[in-house]
Amino acid sequence: MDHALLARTNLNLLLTLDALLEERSVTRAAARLGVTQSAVSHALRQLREQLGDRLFVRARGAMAPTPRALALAGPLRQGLRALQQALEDAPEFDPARSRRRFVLATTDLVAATVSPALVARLREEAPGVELEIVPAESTGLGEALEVGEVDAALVPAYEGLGALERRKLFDETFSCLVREGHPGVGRRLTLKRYCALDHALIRPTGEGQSVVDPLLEERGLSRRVTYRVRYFAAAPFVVARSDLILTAPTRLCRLFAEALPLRVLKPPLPLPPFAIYAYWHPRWRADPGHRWLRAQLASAHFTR
DNA sequence: GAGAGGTCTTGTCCGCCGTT
DNA sequence: AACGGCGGACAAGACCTCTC
Repeated sequence: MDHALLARTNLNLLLTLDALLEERSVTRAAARLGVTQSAVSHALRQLREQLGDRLFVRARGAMAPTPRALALAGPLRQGLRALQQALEDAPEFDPARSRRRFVLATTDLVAATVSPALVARLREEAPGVELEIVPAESTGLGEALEVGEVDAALVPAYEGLGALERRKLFDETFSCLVREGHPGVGRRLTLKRYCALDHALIRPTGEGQSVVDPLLEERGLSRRVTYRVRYFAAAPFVVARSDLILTAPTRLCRLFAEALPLRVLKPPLPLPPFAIYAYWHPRWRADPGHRWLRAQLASAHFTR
């Protein structure tokens, strides 16, 4: 479509033309538009130049529209009404009809914690909405949120995401996991025994230190990690078939203890709890669809 | 990115002119 | 004479471009 004519016609000229068609008088059109008669006269001159037509001619007490002006009346009125409607209507999000796709960046553990409740809610209220979970890479997460590749990141408190908005989703604590019938672990796990065992360690980001080691160090103790993995899901299987001990988020321990021959134990030293937050870019603050998603995240009953 | 300076757009004022 | 449209002069502000 060639927009050359549209490009040099501004909306105010079209509004003036519409008012003239309605009033058939420069003075009354001016009053309707809230400008002086002269301003409408200037606008009419511009319209005449651009359209190459007189548009209105003086005829006994009124400005009579030419055939060209009359031909424009209908489409102009229709177009302006559609535009008005589009500008007035606030963008809406109808979960029942939406086919929007939301992308959440998170770990497999948080995905496992959050997804069941979230998916159930979507099936019920928003059957057309799609949910995609992608890995929360520590580098580039802020950028992915900024450019809109990711709608929200579900991660622990993280300094690198300072400019983003966030909301706490749930608190999490640590537990220990060993296999049923582990020969070295009795009813209660002592700190001495804990340090004597070989450990499995989950490092989702592949970097940094575990929370456990500095706390052991404070006490003049240490432990030996013989299995390191970036994925939450792999470690419990290893623990179920070995004498390794795993210190991990309690939800993970409980989840796998339901399906595998595993025991969940209280850690022999106090480990600081942490929280999982939903982070998003401020640009989504007022977006109805995003607000709806955030409301679902905030009100869902997550796996405990 | 901020500021300066030139240009363009828009609207008012006001006098002129044609019609009734 | 009154009314209403036309258009030139002007002002204000928006916009654009250039320079630092």
